[in-house]
Order: sequence, then C-alpha cells, then structure tokens
Amino acid sequence: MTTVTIGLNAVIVAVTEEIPRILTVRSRSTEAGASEDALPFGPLDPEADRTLDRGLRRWVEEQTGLSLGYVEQLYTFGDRDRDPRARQRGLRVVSVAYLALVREVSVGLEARWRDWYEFFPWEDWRAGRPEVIDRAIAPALEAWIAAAPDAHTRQERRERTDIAFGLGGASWDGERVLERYELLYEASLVPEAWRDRAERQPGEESLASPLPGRPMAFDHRRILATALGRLRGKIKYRPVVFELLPPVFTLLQLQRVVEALAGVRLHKQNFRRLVENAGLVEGTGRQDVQTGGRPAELFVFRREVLRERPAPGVGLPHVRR
Amino acid sequence: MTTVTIGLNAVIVAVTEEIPRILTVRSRSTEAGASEDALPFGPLDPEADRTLDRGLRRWVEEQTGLSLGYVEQLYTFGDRDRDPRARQRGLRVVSVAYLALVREVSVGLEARWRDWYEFFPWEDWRAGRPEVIDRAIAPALEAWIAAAPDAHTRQERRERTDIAFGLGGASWDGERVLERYELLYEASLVPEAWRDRAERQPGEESLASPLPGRPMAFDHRRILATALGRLRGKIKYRPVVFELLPPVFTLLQLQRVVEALAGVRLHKQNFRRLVENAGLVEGTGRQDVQTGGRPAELFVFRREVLRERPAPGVGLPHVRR
DNA sequence: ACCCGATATGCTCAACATGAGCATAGCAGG
DNA sequence: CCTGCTATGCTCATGTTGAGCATATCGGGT
Repeated sequence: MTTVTIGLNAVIVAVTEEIPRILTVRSRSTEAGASEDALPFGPLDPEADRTLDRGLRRWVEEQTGLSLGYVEQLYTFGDRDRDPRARQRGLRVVSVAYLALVREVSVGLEARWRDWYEFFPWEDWRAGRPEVIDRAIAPALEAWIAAAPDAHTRQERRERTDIAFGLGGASWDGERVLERYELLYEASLVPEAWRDRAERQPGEESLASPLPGRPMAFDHRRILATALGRLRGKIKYRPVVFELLPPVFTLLQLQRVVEALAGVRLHKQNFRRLVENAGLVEGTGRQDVQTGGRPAELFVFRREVLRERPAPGVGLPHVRR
Repeated sequence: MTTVTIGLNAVIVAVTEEIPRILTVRSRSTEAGASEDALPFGPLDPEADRTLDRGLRRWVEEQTGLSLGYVEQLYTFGDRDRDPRARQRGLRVVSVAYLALVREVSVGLEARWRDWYEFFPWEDWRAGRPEVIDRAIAPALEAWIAAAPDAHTRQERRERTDIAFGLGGASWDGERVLERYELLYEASLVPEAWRDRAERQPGEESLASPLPGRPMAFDHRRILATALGRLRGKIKYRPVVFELLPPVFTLLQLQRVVEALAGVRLHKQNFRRLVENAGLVEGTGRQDVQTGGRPAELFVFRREVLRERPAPGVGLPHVRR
C-alpha cells in the first residue's frame, strides 16, 4: 500500500552585493549520513492548510522566521524515484515547488544563504563565457555523444547538447537552465546521477570526476534549475525584480540585480534608456549617498506601468561586448 | 484523518476550422445530479505510474483513445475546498493540471470537443472587442467596485478591474485570462461562485443573472483559464503552434491557428514577414490545393530555428485595426 | 477572351526601438 | 586643481514594426 504525501519546497531568492542567493538548509540525505545542501521543505497539512501556498508560508515562517512576500508556484515534481528512501517506506512524495523573492537577508538558525552560481557555475556569464564550459563540459558531453549506442541517438544527443549549451554555432539561451542541468544529469556528469543510481542498485561506484558545481540533496538542484530559468524568463515581462530591491534604489542597483539574475553584463546607458522610457521607474529627485562618483538619482518602481503596458519587464538591452 | 490523493487533469487542445477546441467530458458534479462540462481527469496510481505525465498519458489513452504528443505541466491546484464533496469524505485532492496539444480530432465516446470561447466569450477579439464586455461585464464590475466595504478595497478593486479588462484607459493583455476569470469569480459573476458557496453553506441562492459563458464542474474553468493564458504566452517564444498544425501547411493556415489562440486578428503581410525572416518555416515549393484564390505555397516547420534563435516563437505582429 | 472575386505575395515608407560609443557632469581624495 | 569614479545626455547607424499599395494567379461566370 502506497501512501501519498504532498511536500512543499521553497526556492527563496534574495540578491545582495550583486550575488543572487538562495536559502538552503542542511540535510542528511544519504545512508551514510553525509550532509548535503537542500532546499527548505515541509509537508502540507491536508487538514489545516487551506491552500498550498499558505502551507508553505506557514512552515517557512515557523522554521526560518522569514515572512514571505512575493510567492509563485514553480512546478510539481512527482517522479516515483525522486526520494528512494521514502519509496522503500511505501511513501510517494509529490512536491510542489515555489519561488519566493525577498529583500531582507535575516537568517534563521538552520538556514544559510548561498550564491546560486555555486550550484551552476556555467550559468554566470557576467565575467565572460565561463571557462568551465569549454574546459570541462563540452569535452565531457562530446564523449557522451560519441558513446551513444547508435547513430540516431548520437544525432539526438548532439542536437540537444548544441542547443542547451550554445555549442556548434547555436546561441546561448539564458533561460535553458533546466535543460542544461538535465542534460548533465543524463550524461552522468553531476554527482546526483551517480548517487541516485547507487541508491537504486547499490554497488555501483562513481567514476568520472564530476563537474564543478555543488550538488544538492534529492532532486533539489533540478528544482533550483527550474527556478533560475523561470525567474530569468519572468523578469523580461513582469516587474518582479523590484521584489528584490529596496523601495528606493539607483538605476545601477537595479541593473546589478538584473545582471545577477540574468547572468550577463548589460550596456549601462541602454539599460537606463530602456527602463526609463518603459515607464518602469520614476525619479524621486533625491540622490544617493555616495558610492564613489557623481551622486545617482534615487528611483522608485512606478506601479502605474501595470495599467499602461501589457507585459512590463526588463527586456534585457542585450549583452555588453 | 484526511487522506491525500493526486488527481491529474488534462486540458487537451486542438484547433480546427479556426476554432480552438478543448476536450471535455460530462460530469455529475452537483448534489442534484445536474450535469456539467468537466475536463478529463483521473487519479495518479502512486505505485504504477513512474512519473506524473506518464500517469496522465496512460488514462487519457485508456479513456479517450487519444495518444498525446506534446504535453506540458500547467499548474497544481490544491485548495482545500476545491471539491467540497471529497472533503466531506475526508479526502484532499490535489490536482496537477497538464496542457496537451494535438492535431487529430478523433473523438472518444464520453468525450466531446468544445470551442473554448464558449467558456470565455470575452476572450475572443477576432471580430473586434466583444460587446459582452461593455454591455455586461463592465457594469457588473462597476457595481462590485461600488459595493466595496471601504475606500481602500474600492481602490484596489478598481485597479484590478482596470488592469484585467483593460478598462479606464488600461490596455488589454491577452494573457491575463486567469486574472479575468478570478476577478469575475470573486465578484460572484460566474455561476461557479454561487455553486461553491451553496455547497459550503446550503440555503443561499443565486441572485444576479450570470454572465454569458458556460460554467464547468469543480474548478475546471479556472484550470482552463490557466491553460489559455499560458498557451497565449507560450506561442510568442516557443514554436508550439506547430503541434496543432499538420506537418505541411500554408502561411494562412498558420496565421489562423495563431489568431484562434491569441484571440485577435493579425496583419497578414506582416505576419508572413515575421515568420519568414524569423526562420520559423521553410517553403516546400509545392502548392496548396485550391482554396479560392491564388494557390498558396506549402511550408514546413524549420527545426533548425531552435539552434539559431534563443526564443523562437510567433511574436504577434500586432492587432489589425 | 475577359472580367470578378479571392487569396497570395512583393514592396515601400514612416515611426520606433536597439546596439554602440562619445561626451560631459559632479562627487571625493590626494 | 588634477585624477579617478560613476552618472547622465546624446548621436547615429541599423533593425524592427505597423500600415497599406500593388501585382500575381487561381476558378468561375458571361
């Protein structure tokens, strides 16, 4: 007899000092008791929690003290083998993942903030194309393609690889975060792939040296990849960035947050022009306290933009260089 | 003791004769046994179904004979009161809704295809602004705004109404389908609002004449609204329309399908220009069998576009007139 | 044979948006 | 009063988009 439980996962995002951070907890997920990073998660109380997101807010508050503002449902993960130990206990855990954006970085006890690019080093292009791609990822994927059992599979692996990582003349699409992670998982280039296999049929050992990038418990890195991709898409057509900023900010601050999320550098003047004539912000007349050069004007988010434009967002004024 | 069950809902979409259709089944959802339209749904078998979407495909095939191709997870609905009768039996049903796009219109026995604009008459702007908006919706919402208990609520209702329905100078955003439905629900302008309330506290009777637009069982119209909004957004940046078209088509056929989904008329020449230099399609040299005028060239979807552009889709060349 | 009604397709043009980069402004600190 | 720094203004070539005119090519009638 298999019992179903609803788990609720939260990807809680904040951006400070130009670093996008997510809230993680420690989890003893392997038999051996090794400790891994995990996303905060808790069960739905089917009697008490009127809605899923209320359940989420309830225990996030209980556990971390954080009171969530902007919350958005991300995706529901229900693969039978996503938690092998639960399965052995006759339990099927279906997890509904949420994305939450917060401003403050007040930390709980169990929790800690981590740079999300620690988990996905290949996603940060702000300092140029990450060298890990050409140094480690591309060759490893090349080997995986070559190891395909037949020509058709090889062809398919080639196409997926090229599209996901912008190889072979294809262009890099910042939103395909999940596609990239899943490809690496399938090619057994992330530790989770070995771990999951070992849990299903003990005895197999990890061979290849895994890629840089911190693993997570369960399928949490997959959830995180989903969140990152979704957020990168969303800032382009909904003014969600402002959930991550203080109510009053300079245009450079805004730009840095967008860059942190998108993982690319933007052309400053064009960025200004864009957000200004999109009507997304409104000058306050006040100026910023010094940051090194000429004082910057302080801006606020202009709520009226919601009435005016159908899809107001920060449509990235394209990569610099 | 409350038991949790996972339900799987399918919004199965096809477009024929310029009408977007969804597959519905009949459901006896009310106590009295009145029959309403419902979306096809079935339970997840927590032991047998390895993944959620496999479960979905399994029973859709069993029940309707349809073998689904393109399937995408939509949203997970978990409100405690979404199925009051289940709740009385100590059951909490969390439903994971999926969007499926199909070409053929082979019908099952229990199932039938329905024009989705029957459920949302205000969403079809192809013949101009639907008169139901100004004739019925706007006045009713106006009354609802006026009936707000305090100035703050009134202000908030006003803003939501204006943004959702493009009133008071705001612009219409085709993607806000769910926002509009939820607003109407909250303002008790759809039959479901009365039905749900009556099921919670019997005795109350429906007063106002409801708006045009066919109701559905449970919260299925909400699910449908989610699907429509999502699909309208998605065609703009992913080449999903082609899942609804035969492998070979004319540009006008393509345009009609996009128009059916988006609910607006497009400028023909600009639409052609757009899809052609976006590299989305490729001429075959062959021509269409007559449809009344000069023969049209037949096109096919150009898969290579996936490598070339980051977000290939049919970015609507804007409304005609 | 020629005209009409329908579509299909080509092309033009003005308005606007975008990618790049030069130039100037206004602060702090030696 | 330089120098280093960031903020802001502006220009300019190029692309993209909204509109609409013009022509092509079919079937069917007269």
